[in-house]
Amino acid sequence: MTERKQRPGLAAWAAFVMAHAAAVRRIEQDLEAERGLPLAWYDVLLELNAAPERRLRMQDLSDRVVLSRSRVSRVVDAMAAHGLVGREPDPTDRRASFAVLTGSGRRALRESAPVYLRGIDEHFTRHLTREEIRVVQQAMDKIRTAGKNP
Amino acid sequence: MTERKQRPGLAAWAAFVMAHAAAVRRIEQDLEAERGLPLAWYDVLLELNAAPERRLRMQDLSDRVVLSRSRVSRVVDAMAAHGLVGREPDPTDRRASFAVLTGSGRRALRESAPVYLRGIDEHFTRHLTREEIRVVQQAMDKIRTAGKNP
DNA sequence: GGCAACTATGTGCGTGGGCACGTTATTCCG
DNA sequence: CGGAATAACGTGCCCACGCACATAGTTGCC
Repeated sequence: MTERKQRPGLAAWAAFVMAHAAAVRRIEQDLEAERGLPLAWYDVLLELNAAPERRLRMQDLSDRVVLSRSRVSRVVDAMAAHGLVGREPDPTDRRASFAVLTGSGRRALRESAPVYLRGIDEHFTRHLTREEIRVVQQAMDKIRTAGKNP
Repeated sequence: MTERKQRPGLAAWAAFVMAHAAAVRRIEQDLEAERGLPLAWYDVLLELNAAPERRLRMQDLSDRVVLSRSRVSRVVDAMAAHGLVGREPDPTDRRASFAVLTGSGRRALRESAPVYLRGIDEHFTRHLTREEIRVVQQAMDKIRTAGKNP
């Protein structure tokens, strides 16, 4: 049905995939080189810090971070082993489990944030005009939320 | 240094990452469900088909596909085991090794292409206007080619 | 109250992916 | 020409990731 029209879309898709691979790797390498923090860990710290009481149930955490629920469980374990987060049971639902940010975790977040923000700027934002940023964000939001709650 | 200005850039970055994760997974699942073809395999078929004489050296192949060289080596092995590609030595350089598209590989490509194109359309292009597509591609190209040959 | 359906989580396992290294071959000087 | 630097591979190894399943707990309904 659609064949002529999606040619430009295809080129855009290819560029999209390659740009993502390049930017993510560059940012992650900066972060890991300068702070020894995996990108996934940083994301968890960030979301927990933004959450009320700096705590989040596993399910909610995996909704906010780009990770599967099972992966989140293991990441939180590893971070807990390093003292960046703690695990607490939910008193109102004994199935559930909170991940809570520790003082050490907040510190790690504060120390890593500059590196992370600089990475995003250097490898992403810097190369775009304001208008491009606006359009890209708008487009990405539409793609992301497509085919969600039916 | 930059702190106010990159706030919108940060939101755009987050949307970018999430949109990529969502779209890639959706497309890959469609492809694998209907054709049993991993996305990486499809990419290799595509690049080989577009190459002169439908052959490419490992190095060149990994430059075109979003995979490390070592990964490409294994992917080509697996595809060769399934008869989709062949391995041939380069007569002019005995270190090098060509991956060549077989008839079976071309057939697999032809059969998978519709599913793949439909996936890109459904999960990516369809949600964007022409103008958005144009801007996104332009932006992605700039990001991708940033910090390449110094 | 008690059983069925549902939900939140953790874990075994297979897959995909890249880095670092070793091997073989080519090129570049001297 | 001969050895040193360089290049193109393939492979061992380890990690990230998600799926499917098992488990424990909750809710709904009669």
